[in-house]
Amino acid sequence: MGLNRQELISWYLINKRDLPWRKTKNPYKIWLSEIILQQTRVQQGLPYYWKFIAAYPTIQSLAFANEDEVLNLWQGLGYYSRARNMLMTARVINEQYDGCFPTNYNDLLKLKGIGEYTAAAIASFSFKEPVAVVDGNVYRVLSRLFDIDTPIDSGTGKKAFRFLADEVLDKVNPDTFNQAIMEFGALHCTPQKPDCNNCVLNGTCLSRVNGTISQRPVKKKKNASKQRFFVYKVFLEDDKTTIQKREGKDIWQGLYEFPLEEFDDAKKQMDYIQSCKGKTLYCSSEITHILSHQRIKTFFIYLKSEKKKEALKQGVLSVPINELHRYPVSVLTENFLKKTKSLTFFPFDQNVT
DNA sequence: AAGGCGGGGGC
DNA sequence: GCCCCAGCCTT
Repeated sequence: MGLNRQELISWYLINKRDLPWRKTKNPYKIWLSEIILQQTRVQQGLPYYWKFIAAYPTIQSLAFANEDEVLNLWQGLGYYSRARNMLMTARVINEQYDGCFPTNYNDLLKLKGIGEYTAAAIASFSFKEPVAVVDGNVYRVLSRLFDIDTPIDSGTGKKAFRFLADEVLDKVNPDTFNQAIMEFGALHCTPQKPDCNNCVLNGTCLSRVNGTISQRPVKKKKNASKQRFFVYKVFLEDDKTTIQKREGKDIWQGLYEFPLEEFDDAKKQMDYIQSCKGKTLYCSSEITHILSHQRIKTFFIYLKSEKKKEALKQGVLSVPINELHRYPVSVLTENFLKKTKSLTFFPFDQNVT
């Protein structure tokens, strides 16, 4: 036996963090927490969980929310399709499922935004269905314990780990066991520098014997980073400015920002800024926003009032500055607004730098 | 099967 | 500053 279930569960009961979604069987609250926790650390997700529970205590209340409201609460958390899918699913459950969550893995899987991991999490935590969760923590723990070098981002790897996870699952206590193996991965069997000397499972950890801990799990994907070049145009008239909503299948979908020009390279970006020189009241220094797979080099320029022409464009809103906070904006935009304190305090008389 | 989607933390 | 993390959807 490669995994001592009782040892793992005992470790969990002693070391587990006190988290609000672990004190409930309410599928709505568990669903919300699991969506937030996708690609998000507990510490970062906690305040968002409380905000959502306060704003939408039931799935019905969420179903009646509008998308801007939800995105506003989600602002800063990233992967915004999670929020849009959550709203869509709340409405589907409210209208087509009589307001009640499906109670098993296969039916949960049909819902938008709920994949294999989340379906297993809700089914086991809420309804004690004996189905194993396989998240990044589980991949790491199992690949080390059994010293498996199959890449976790390949089709065969996913199948193999899913099979193994179901094998080792405690079918009598699937809820506690699933929580335990993920918490163990998050707190003890960590990606870097796991504390193997004080590990309750180190007696049966094959990877430890073979000295391959730091090489597990194996992934085949490489990180490619591309550069993008943005120029945001800030128009001011009285105490209003203009913003627009991002559409299309790109980053920050559904969020608001100033009217934007995007360029293929730094030269075209700079040429554009120079071409605006006569109309420009101020140009920020370059701001580089770094994400996993892209870095966005950005300038903010204040332009004289061509605002009327700009506002005529479809989708551009004229918004009082003191109401900007009502709109969900991208971090890049949010940071800029924060940094400049208030748009009206911005230096108007500087030239392009 | 491969690519896109964010922001935070470690070093 | 650079690298790592990782579930779901779309193509």
